[in-house]
Amino acid sequence: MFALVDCNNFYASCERVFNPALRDKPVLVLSNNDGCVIARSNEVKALGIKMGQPAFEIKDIIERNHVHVFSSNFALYGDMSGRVTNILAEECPAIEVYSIDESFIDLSGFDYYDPLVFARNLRTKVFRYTGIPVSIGIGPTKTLAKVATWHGKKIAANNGVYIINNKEKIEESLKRLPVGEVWGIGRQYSRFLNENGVATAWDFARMPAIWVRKHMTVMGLRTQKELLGEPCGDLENVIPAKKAILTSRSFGEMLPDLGNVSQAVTRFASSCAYKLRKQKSVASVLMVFITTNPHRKDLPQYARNRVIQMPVPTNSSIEINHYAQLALAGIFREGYRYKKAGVLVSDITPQDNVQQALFDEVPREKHKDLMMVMDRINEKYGRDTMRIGSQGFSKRWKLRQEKLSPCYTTRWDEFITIKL
DNA sequence: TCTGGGGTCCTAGGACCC
DNA sequence: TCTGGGGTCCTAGGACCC
Repeated sequence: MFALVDCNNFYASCERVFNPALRDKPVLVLSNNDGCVIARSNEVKALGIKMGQPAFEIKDIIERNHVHVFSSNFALYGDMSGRVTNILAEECPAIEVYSIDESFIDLSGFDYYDPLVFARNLRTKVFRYTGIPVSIGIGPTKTLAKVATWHGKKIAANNGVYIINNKEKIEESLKRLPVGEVWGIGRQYSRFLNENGVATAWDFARMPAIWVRKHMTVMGLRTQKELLGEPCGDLENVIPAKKAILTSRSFGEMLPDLGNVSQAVTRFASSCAYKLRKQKSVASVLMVFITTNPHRKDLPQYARNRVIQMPVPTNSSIEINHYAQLALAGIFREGYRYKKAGVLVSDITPQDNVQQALFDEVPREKHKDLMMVMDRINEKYGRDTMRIGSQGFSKRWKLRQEKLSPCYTTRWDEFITIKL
């Protein structure tokens, strides 16, 4: 059996922990740049505010209902997430940290425990130690554990905990679940299935496997099997190294000049290099993209990217930034107001088996030492304390964060973690 | 005025190999 | 009338997740 522990309305709950007066109040968290809604307390959901809705569209509802609005504070959420998973790790032999607010637990070996009692106790402990309310679902497959969590959360009588442990419960719980709520069935498939008369998860589970395979690839087939109790995925308790790393941001304001965009790209390139070093990897391909604001139909639009194959795989901020600037220079055009840029590194391999180049002139050992010192300084004194000169000190490309809460639990406004 | 930031996997089709 | 059979690798695009 698997259990899934899912933090309720996670970011909103984090803000509440340090501001208990908000306990029964509507609380909402905005994306970077205070752009759109990414977390809602139950009270906000009841107001009809949707996930992903742009903030300016709901200004009136916010004011009329005294909704408490926060800019996203990932330093806080990352740290709180770590506290929750630490407790799970204490109580459970094997956990998989699936996302910032969800973890799977392997319950094999729990034959002499009542899993329901175990889950209830775990839920109580997490809340008492961290202040974060969680829902827990238990099932014979990960997909059914997800289904169970939905029932724990949405049906008040279940009090946050639900178990699916026999055929009758599978059928019963799938009949109550809209097919679009199933893990692995998103908007497109949901619409397609509805059009074909499939409304609930149970309808889907009973469709012919051939039909599912034809229209939804092997992924759909796996989901269907899991819904019927046949596991197709195991707990993954080692975090695999990333195959691609992306750092991108929308700017606080639109930028017409190369100078500011270039500073931002330096920052993004350095961030990618840092993330590579943290997972002990190097990358050999780099892509830079820039784009204007697609929502401003009244302004001229431009979006380009450029890919560069680097001669030797690297994780040096200096080297990666060098190529990032080359790529940027190749695609930047005057006459546009840029809203967003990003740097992607890929073709990632472990750092200890790099293929050397015959005519390599980069002093790699020096870079390595320098990066190590830079990382130590920045981890101790805060991000960007030591930076590449071309990053500069412009604040014009920085995020808009007008409603940021204090970083209650961390010294710096960043929380370093690879999986997240 | 104003619209996020990360990731993964699968498939089809084309180029190329013998 | 009729035109082989078997592979690999790469890329773009589309789906999904949080």
